[in-house]
Amino acid sequence: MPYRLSSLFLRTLREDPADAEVESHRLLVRAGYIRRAAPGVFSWLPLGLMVKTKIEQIVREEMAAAGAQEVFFPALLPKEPYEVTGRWDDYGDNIFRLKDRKDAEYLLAPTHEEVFTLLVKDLYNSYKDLPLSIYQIQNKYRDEARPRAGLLRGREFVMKDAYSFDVTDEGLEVSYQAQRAAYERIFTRLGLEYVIVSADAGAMGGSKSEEFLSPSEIGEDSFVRSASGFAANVEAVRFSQSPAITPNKQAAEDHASPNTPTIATLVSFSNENHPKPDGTWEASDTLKNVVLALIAGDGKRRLVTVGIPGDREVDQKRAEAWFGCDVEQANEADFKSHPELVKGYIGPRKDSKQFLGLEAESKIEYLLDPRIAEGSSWITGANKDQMHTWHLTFGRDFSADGIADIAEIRAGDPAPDGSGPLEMARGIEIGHIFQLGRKYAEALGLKVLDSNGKLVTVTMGSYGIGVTRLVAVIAEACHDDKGLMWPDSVAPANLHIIAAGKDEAAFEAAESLTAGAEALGLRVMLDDRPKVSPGVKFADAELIGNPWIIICGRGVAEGEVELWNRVTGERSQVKIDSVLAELMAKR
RNA sequence: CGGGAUGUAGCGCAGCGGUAGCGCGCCUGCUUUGGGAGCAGGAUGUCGCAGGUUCGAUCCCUGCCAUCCCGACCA
Repeated sequence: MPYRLSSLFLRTLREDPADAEVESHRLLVRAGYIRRAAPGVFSWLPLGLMVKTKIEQIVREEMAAAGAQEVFFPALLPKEPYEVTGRWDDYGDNIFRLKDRKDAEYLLAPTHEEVFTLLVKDLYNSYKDLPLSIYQIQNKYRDEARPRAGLLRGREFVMKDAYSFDVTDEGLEVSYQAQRAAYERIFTRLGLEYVIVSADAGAMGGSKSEEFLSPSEIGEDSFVRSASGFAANVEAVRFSQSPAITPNKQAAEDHASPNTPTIATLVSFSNENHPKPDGTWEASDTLKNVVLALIAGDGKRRLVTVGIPGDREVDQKRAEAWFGCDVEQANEADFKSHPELVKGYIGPRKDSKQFLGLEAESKIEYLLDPRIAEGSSWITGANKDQMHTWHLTFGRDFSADGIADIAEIRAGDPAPDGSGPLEMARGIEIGHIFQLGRKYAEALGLKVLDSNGKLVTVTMGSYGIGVTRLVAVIAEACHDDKGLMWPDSVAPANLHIIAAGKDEAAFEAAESLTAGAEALGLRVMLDDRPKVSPGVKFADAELIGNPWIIICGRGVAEGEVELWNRVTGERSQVKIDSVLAELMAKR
């Protein structure tokens, strides 16, 4: 049956909703696809539901092709499994928690690793049962501190989450690759541009993870890419150690450097008082030694010092990914408990002896940015108030405990794989795949007997796609100033037929074309509203955004209708008898 | 959790001490029908909530709540 606009549960808005900032939110509300029910929570009207359903269908087909079986868990879950893995606490305020009448605690699941693991444990106990991949398409609940951008970051959203179970690491790799390939097919079928970036596994744990990002200005994820194919999340980029260079012959020398607590003041002081033999000192000639506090799970702070080129800042997210824990700049209390650290004048060496480092005087770990090449010389702190060292050379005058690749990345930095300069870009996360390894299976005791009759812990992967987010991402990528422009694969209808004017013949032609198109297997939206002016119908057709439009209007008297491509804007007069054939040929 | 803004009809907004208005949408009638029609008539509100000031508060004051934006956070 066609959608009939004369009776469809739909009201398009002529004006933009005031609370919608991003295009997808604005248009989805205006065109009557969704309505806000609460912050980050949306109701789905018939058109929105159809788009969502079509996306889900594509996901289902590709999951089946990848060998994954569909299941369905509750969204409402008891807290116990999440306590076992620690996530009841780890998620903090981001979990919606509730109690039943007996005061038993529940949560609305933010993700389902625990219960999937437990279900497999319930049912399976032999290696012969594995590998297994199962998935569901389910509502997820996260009490986001700040939901935003309509469907892009909601508190209730639909996610396809798949989980793989294998006995061996090699098996996990195979399962992982099967999901990865399925994701590529899904996003391609949805008509989305995407990049796969290596990512930080973060709170999910596990060894390897990749994100699928849809490039977009309004994306919340920063990633870098090179022209020849390198792409990575900013947190996950790893630079290799710069090769050693031949040190210059200048000996290191300490000098008083009054009033130079910052890199800028130090650089101008150096140029005035200790000019560079072959040019001008720049911020990149200085070695900035930052003191960081690594915060363990129990809240204990451990200080480390990291030397980075003076023209760069520490990127906190990269630091947290590198160290695998929360990281803060050292605070006043930290400096108080380490009076040997002279704020603003910290350096690796003091009085011609190594100062920073686990084995050195300070006993504070000292790590270096990988850009700091052996043999390179630096202006850096001398660990005395108003005192710096010039020509301090790595490998000759000081050493380090290791590297810390936590400096900010800049556009133009060379890609770590040598594929050229990096450019910065933003993207929306549309999929994320993880090799979880044995973290959850270990915690929840998921073991099977192997071929030798020995109990072995199962290794897992988890694979997520934000289905409702995809609705917004596609809308974000496919629209113009008039409205939405859905790809045929997800549009509410393949064809939008307008009966324009008041002429009975136009309505009859529209009805008969509708029947004809449906016989060809097309889903049709028929604008059969009586007494609505053509202008309104045209505007609504453009706003709603089905890929093809046929206008039955004045031309019907001469046996002609207009075939209109919503995406290209191309419009042509076509004989009624041949319009469907032409449409089928073009789509 | 910090900073900012805003809460008045379904949507977009105005009003600012004297008990509420405009546009769109909605209902009725007539006219109109290829780019969000015209005319006439009509329905719709705890002016976010609670206190306070005042003869009188949508308007001023205090507190709270909510929403949106920026930031922090975000499998």
